[in-house]
Amino acid sequence: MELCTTEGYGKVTIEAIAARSGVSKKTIYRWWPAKGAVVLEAMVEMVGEVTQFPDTGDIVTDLRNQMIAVVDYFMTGPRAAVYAGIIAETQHDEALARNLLEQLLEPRIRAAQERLRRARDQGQFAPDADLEMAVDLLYGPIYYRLLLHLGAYSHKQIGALIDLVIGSLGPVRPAGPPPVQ
Amino acid sequence: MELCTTEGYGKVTIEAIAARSGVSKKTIYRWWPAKGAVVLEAMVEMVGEVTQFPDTGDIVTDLRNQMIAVVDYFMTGPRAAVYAGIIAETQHDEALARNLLEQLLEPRIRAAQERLRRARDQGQFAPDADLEMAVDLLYGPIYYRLLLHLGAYSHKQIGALIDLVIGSLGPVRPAGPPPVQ
Amino acid sequence: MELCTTEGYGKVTIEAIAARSGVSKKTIYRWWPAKGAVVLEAMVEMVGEVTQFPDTGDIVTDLRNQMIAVVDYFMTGPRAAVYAGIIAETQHDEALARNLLEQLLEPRIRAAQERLRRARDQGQFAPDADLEMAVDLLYGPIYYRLLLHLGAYSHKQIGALIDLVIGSLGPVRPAGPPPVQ
Amino acid sequence: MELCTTEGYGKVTIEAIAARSGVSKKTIYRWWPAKGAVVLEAMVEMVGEVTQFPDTGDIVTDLRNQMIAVVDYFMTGPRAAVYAGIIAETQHDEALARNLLEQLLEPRIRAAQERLRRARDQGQFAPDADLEMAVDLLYGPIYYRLLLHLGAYSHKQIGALIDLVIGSLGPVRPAGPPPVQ
DNA sequence: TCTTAACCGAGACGGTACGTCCTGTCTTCGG
DNA sequence: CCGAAGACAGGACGTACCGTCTCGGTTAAGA
Repeated sequence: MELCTTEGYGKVTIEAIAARSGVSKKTIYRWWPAKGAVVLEAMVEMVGEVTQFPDTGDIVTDLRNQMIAVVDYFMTGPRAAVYAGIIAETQHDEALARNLLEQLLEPRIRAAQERLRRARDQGQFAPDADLEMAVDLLYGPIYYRLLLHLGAYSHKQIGALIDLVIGSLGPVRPAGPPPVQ
Repeated sequence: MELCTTEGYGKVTIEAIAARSGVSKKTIYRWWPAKGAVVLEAMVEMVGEVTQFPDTGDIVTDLRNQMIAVVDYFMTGPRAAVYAGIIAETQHDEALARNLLEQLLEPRIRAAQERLRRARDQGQFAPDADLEMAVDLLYGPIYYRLLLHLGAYSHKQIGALIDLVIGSLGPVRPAGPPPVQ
Repeated sequence: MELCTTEGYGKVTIEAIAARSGVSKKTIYRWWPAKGAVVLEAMVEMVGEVTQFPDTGDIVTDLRNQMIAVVDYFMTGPRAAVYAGIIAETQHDEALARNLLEQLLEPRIRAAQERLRRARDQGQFAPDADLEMAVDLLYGPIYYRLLLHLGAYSHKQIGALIDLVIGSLGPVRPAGPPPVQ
Repeated sequence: MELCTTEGYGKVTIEAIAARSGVSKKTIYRWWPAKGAVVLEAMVEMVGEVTQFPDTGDIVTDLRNQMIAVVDYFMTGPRAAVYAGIIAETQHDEALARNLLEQLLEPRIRAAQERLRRARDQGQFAPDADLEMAVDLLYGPIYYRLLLHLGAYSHKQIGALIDLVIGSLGPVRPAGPPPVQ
């Protein structure tokens, strides 16, 4: 990670990692298949339990928390370029793509979907709201803006984004037990 | 482009382009700064006037046409990997990033924004609808799904996406002159 | 050496050596700084102990042996062009020049000087004979004829050369202990 | 010549000559076959009538004059490296070798031989003195020392060289008509 | 306590591609 | 119509990493 941030992701090569860490290339290859995997693992390790957001009862607050955590962690500051670099590498490294999905992205997608599902089950959204697409609407724009170099959203914009997405899911009603008919 | 599709973007090197085209490496370097620029230019040339969608009067139809054209052209079939490869390359090539934006992405962003603005001016959306974010909501998910290997949207899903986004922009009313107060 | 003699020294490039020997260019650069150094080392290795002429007691015979060995080895046949090529390369490669001197030329110059000195000490030449210049007179013409494309000396001409040079060093007397006065 | 002396012979390329002289490469190739020929011609032009030594009657003086002129002009100062560079180039350019001989070297060889022949005809040397080899003995050492990086002779050493060579040609007698038998 | 096998650092190796340089030929276009 | 300007194919240069592969040296576990 130090190499990534001081030299830029492009300068991170297996040889540089070996030199920087006082480890032989052989040893690196023993444990990871390629550069991307090393960096991915380092990143996963650093993330830890970030964004395992609790359920405060307020769906908007909870989404805000998660989205802001994701954007702050992955899409701003020096880590942004590193993360973008890893995603770039997945374009010609299928195994890395799989690992990235499994270890970083899918947990967060699942968490968001589950939180939305709970809200829907409590009657806050229309019962047929497409939650999968809702998550695409939340994550899509922020990844798109990262990878296409359009600038990350501010916290305020994230709020607006969430409002838009939630607005599209049907009339928001206060949380409560499923309506009895 | 032939090299891209027959060998895969990873095998496209300056040397391969030179060999395939019967041209010296020097000549390639004379005209393009790097591999990505060559492929980008080829792609831009192929796209041509794709997605300069006309205004049919129906905002939903027009958006559908554009979005489907974009997804069909850039995000399915053999071109998908090529396009993803270029975007990957922009992560460590600032000039390429700039060119990609200017030549491919921004024209389409602008076209979509202008179409939405016309619709808003005709009273089809709330007057304070955030059109910039609306475009992010349209393009974001499809780029996100391309680059994170989540699978491209079907035409049907694109329709649903557009409905969601338009729904979030306020009560849709039939096109007409701005309401007189 | 095979490349040198089959293709000519001009066709000997680092790339050709690498291809011919099944070795990567990197490996060559790891061990030698430039093409000339590779060829020089090969040549030195081939020469081995050539021209470490013994002292037969007869100065003329000894010089003949050495000079003929040098001319036969370095200045006739396919090796002539190779050797000339290396010397040519020393004109723009100072390190190579140094190595050529140290490894090939100076040992032979020294050997000749020492043999002449022994003869002088035994009273065969005038005590103030300039032995350094004598060696220049021996080697100079044969290098000059090689490098200026004037044709190598025949064995007979070498004999004449040696006679001339020895004749210039003073009255030749039979070897013996320094004259007692 | 300016390029040769300011940048070193190695930096003299056809492209550099073209750039420096404000002439197109094509034009250079129209008139000269290769770099060496350009430089050779420039050098020949500069030499002019140098070393067309007159016959003073004293063979030693005349040889001294010629040899010193040659050494001073070709083998010391900035021209030495240029001249050595041209000779180096003749090792892989046969035509250049021929031109160098014809235009630079042979005229001087011939001049020396003729002067020696006149001296011999006047009875200054033994009638069977090998004049061709005598010239080799004069020029050989100075070219050898130039091309093998052994350092040029001083004027004093040149005098000694000439004395040695002349000494080897037989008993020197004052010039006079051929002895009547 | 001694042996032995696993693991390590170091880095050489065969490769592939890079981006640069120069060659000698060819083409364009202005004076 | 000549020549400057310079594009072009070709090919070697020297460099950077890749991923594989020995080497010894060191631990640490089992005998």
